[in-house]
Amino acid sequence: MAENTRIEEVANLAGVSPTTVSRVINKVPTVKEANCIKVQEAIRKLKFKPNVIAQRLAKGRSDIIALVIPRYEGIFFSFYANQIIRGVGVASENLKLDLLLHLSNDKSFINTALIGGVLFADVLSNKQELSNVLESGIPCVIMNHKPVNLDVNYIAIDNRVGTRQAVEYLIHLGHRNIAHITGHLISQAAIDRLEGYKSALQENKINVKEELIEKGDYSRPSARKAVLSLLKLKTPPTAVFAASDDMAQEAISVILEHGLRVPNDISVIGFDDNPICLYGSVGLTTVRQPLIEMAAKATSLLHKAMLSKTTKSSTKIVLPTELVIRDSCRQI
Amino acid sequence: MAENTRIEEVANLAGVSPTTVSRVINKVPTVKEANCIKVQEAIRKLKFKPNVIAQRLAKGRSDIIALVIPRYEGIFFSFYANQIIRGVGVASENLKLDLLLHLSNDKSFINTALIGGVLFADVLSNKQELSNVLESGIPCVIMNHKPVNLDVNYIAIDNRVGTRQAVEYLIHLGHRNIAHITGHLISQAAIDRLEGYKSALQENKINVKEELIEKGDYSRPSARKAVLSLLKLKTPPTAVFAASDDMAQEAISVILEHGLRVPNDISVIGFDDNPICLYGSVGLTTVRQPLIEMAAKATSLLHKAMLSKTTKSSTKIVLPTELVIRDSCRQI
DNA sequence: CTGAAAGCGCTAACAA
DNA sequence: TTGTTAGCGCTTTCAG
Repeated sequence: MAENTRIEEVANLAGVSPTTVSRVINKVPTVKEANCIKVQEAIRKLKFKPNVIAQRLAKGRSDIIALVIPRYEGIFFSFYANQIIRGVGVASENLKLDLLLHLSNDKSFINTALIGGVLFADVLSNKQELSNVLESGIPCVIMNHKPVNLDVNYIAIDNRVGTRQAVEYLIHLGHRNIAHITGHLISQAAIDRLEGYKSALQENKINVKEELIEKGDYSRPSARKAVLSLLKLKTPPTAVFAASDDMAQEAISVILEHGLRVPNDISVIGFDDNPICLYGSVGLTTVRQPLIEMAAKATSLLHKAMLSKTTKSSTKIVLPTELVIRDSCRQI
Repeated sequence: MAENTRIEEVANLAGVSPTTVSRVINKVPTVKEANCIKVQEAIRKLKFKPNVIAQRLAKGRSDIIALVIPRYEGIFFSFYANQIIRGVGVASENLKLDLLLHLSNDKSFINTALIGGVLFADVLSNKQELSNVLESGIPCVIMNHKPVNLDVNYIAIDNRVGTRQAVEYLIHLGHRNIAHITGHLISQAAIDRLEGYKSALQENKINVKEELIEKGDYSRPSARKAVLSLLKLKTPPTAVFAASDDMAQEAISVILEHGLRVPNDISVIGFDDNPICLYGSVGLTTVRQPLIEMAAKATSLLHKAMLSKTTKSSTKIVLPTELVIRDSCRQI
């Protein structure tokens, strides 16, 4: 922290008291216009920047928010995590909040002393951290995870419904042999998608075959491995539902490499609506989840919670998913 | 910030003065062991957490570092950016530094009041921010960019040398028709790789053909577009050098989709040594750049600069790149 | 509408 | 080795 000009010097130059300078800085409307102008000029001349630390100590609150996101590779390097980080980064800048990035794992610990609010991008990686935050009384918002038995703000999509949109679409196209490449099952989203896949099949009287369920972790290599196994089956699937578009794209690559065509031989459907869907060899049909919107709303919700003194009841938002039909699935 | 127990209550419970408590917190060695234990017990009982804001105001320094990284999509979503963010995140946690994430664009502004040091992941996106930091006297380290005419700490790789390793390898294999898919030319890394590509050709008496240079932005879609153009050429290249592995992988996909083989028909070489190299249909030959190491060293260098009162001369580190030969290039 | 004075919670001289 | 006394730079009562 560089030693800068203080509010007092500004006050001297402007010929007013420090208090008045503070009022101008904080836009208190009761300052006489003439004084206001004098102060602003002095601020400009001295290139004065208020010391944020001192402001915060005096005001008793922090404008720093923390984003807690799992550091596991499959998740951290996913489109999902990237979008969340970038979305929260932009949203917090707009709200004039500083963003602290906290990469969680099973033994990470979050120091709540510095921050005014916390955003969890997922929570399963370390439940202890959520408890810490909850105990400390700091407002928080959880993204993409619906905690059970806990009165917390959250904003999520319904992964089961989204998955159902995908799987039922495939069923309507006549597919019965539908494989699923899961996401990293440490995330609730991946678990919900897997459950949604199973129940969609069951409701349509289609047996769930374990051999058609391949564990992935949202990464391309994991999808490649999964598809390779799937292709070796006596009766390979006619359709593949991947828990992320990245995995779906990799699935398509592998299928093409084996001399098969998409969607003619195998239909593929993804999840995310990653822009890469549009640019592949075949437009990828997928389930759109509004990640940027989720990030923005979560940040703004957190901001409101930080401003309101009263701990009002928690807000729960579920954003809709949307089936985006392109060219990677066909009727059989 | 939740209103917590203060140091005074701890002092009362332990039967010592606030100063002694402060000493224990800051591990000042001159505290009698008996007192030290009493204080630690009191801290535990009261679940006392020092108020970091107050600490920082009193100490006059900050343990928060900022990571400034461009928010442009091609770059932000790249393996490079992901590795840097994750690497710095882990490194700063190890050093007990808090990490503020700042997504820069051409009009972003960094508030230096809160932070004790700054890490630039690239600087071209906003030179103004670098000047701000330099003026404020806050220590900083620049990654992957060698600023000209500026006495700043930096840690980078030599992108020209790395590129030369790749291109000369192709030349030694007999290739003369070598295409290049560039990175986002807003980054110095991309510019240097392009220059390195050109000079490697020239030094080997191979004409640089503009039609073989395709502008990418590190993203897969941009690589797809590039390869599509390349394949339409009257004389398509026999080898492609992509500025990132993601782009190289996409290049391979496109080539395969066109019924050509890698490396039999076209050789492909990437840059990064992304783990995905290992899992594709063909092992990707690439230039390894030590991103995690760069992130870790940069963070530790910054930490040292923050601790040393004296503004000693700047440190400049260039990390070596390494050609990693796998199966995507062949002799012709 | 303005200013003096009293903190915010902690650390750093300085004495003891 | 410990405690007392001043601040760090700002905001916020509360008089005026």
